[in-house]
Amino acid sequence: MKDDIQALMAQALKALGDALPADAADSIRIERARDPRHGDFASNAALLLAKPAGAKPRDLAERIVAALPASDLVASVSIAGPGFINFSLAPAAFEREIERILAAGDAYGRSDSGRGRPVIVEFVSANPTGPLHVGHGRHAAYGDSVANLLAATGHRVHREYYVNDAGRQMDILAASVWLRYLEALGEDVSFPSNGYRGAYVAPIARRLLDEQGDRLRRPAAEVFADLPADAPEGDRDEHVDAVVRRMRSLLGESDYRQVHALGLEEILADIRDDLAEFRVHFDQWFSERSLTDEGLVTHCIDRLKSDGLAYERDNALWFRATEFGDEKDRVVVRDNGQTTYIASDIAYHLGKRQRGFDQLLDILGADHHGYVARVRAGLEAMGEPGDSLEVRLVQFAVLYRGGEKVQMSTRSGEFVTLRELRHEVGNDAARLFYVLRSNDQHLDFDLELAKSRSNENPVYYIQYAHARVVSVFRQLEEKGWRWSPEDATGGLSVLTEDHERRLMATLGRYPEVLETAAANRAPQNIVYFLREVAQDFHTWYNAHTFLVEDSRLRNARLALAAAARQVLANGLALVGVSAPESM
RNA sequence: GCCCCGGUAGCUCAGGGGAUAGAGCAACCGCCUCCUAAGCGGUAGGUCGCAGGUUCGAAUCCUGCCCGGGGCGCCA
Repeated sequence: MKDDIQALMAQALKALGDALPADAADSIRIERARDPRHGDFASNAALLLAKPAGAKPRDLAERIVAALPASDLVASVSIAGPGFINFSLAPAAFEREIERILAAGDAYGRSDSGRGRPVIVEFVSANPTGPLHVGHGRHAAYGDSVANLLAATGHRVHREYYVNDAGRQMDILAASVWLRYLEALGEDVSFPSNGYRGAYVAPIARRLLDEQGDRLRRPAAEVFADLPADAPEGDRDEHVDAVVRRMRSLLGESDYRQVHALGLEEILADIRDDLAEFRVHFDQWFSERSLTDEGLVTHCIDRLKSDGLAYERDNALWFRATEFGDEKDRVVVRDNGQTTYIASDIAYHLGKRQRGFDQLLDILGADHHGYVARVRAGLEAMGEPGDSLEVRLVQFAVLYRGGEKVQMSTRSGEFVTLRELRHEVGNDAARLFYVLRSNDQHLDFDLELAKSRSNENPVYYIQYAHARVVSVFRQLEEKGWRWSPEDATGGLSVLTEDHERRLMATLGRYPEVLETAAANRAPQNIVYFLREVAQDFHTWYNAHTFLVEDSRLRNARLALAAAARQVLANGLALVGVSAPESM
């Protein structure tokens, strides 16, 4: 609908020709009027162009209005306030939009404004050292919804999970699995306080036992002999790292790798299942280690050296990140010869560009904000545009149960997992609550609210509207009546009730809402919009009966109800929430 | 100290240059012989943290300050 008005304005501005700057039409925005008394759409064109055109806003507005081509979609045009041009649409414009919704079905609202631009969305990417917790759930829900929004607006979207399978944390997981395995064999193990103590490690150890028998068994006395103390203050890291080194020397690299791989495989399988149940699917699970294996990390480091963008200091190799706007230089090769995560991340993001992605969208935790300048500097050092990287930070989520904060702590194993949360409140409520707040707002996730079945819970409120429409159509069949979209074509003018006009107007906003939600990476816009649709529908439903004897009126009302259902279903799909047939 | 995010109704939060700032909850008053009451109608509630600035126009943009959360490793 907005496009129609935009086109009219463009024609009018073009007709005025020389009186206006050449690019006048580009800068003009047609917007929804907030107050119904100002009509349906408003343009601030005259306000913005008055100065360059050397005219008074209201005078210019009159000239623009005079130049507007006639259209049967517009009932009236008026000039108001300082020089707004207000458009009131004819009923036919809204009726035609309802017909468009029914004709387009699942595709209604989609656009090609992204012009097929290839964009890679990386999200979750949690270390595969344990089950996902509630914080990861927010990343999953947000990232997937943003990816859906981009896909719906014509971008070619690739969803990717970066698997940190190369770092120290994975070594600690391998050691944790092995120690639990030794325990199961009856060894007297003193488990490191910085190891992974969660209950999820035990089944992995059991599988190791099933597959390997006692082949990997070593006496506990040998394992723990002469290790640095596992002291409560300070040296825990040293202790656990020593355990890892001991494990590697006792088992040998090949067997060590096997335990490592088993841990990775099991945890990743769990994460994959968890996310799949949460309706989040990735196109690719990208291995950090593959970057090293394929030499991309070395390649990047060599390039930094040969381009004079790296120097040695304190036996480490430093990347001159400050030359690209970072606040300090960064170590890429440690004094022990190992590369740092930053080296991997430069290689990883360069690789994304080399795979053909125009835009690299990273969804990261708010604690990663310092990381943005680093990676951007790395991209620029590799000759890639820094602004091809877009980072959206997601603030923390805090769980509440009836007003009481739920404590979470990763290492102790007492955290609330995403799976537990999903099972408690359901996938629909979880997905919707996660995206209800702007990503840069801290999220208070109230378990009791998410489970409550009432008006205070937007999940059920929206889903109920959908289920009600479906129910009406069930009743229709029971009464022996029929309806098909064609029955309504051209007959919607009988919908004259205020409630009906209001719902029609709201539904027609969906394409615009989707467009801005995608542009702002703001899935909450969709949820708030759906709430409005549901409200307009419930209000209408309450005030009027749809299944009336008069078939013309009945068919028209059913058409509007069907259109409402379609928009609700399309919007819910974007945020990964189901649209139930009954409740 | 520097950096990121937030401060909008009693509470939780949308809005993020446009006209008289919104929703839900909580409070109060009503509505099921009628397509699902997981619903609907009504009442009440505001110095958009503070102070400057830009603009025809600022909750929205800029600067400073105050308050809250987070981050500043040869961890990832």
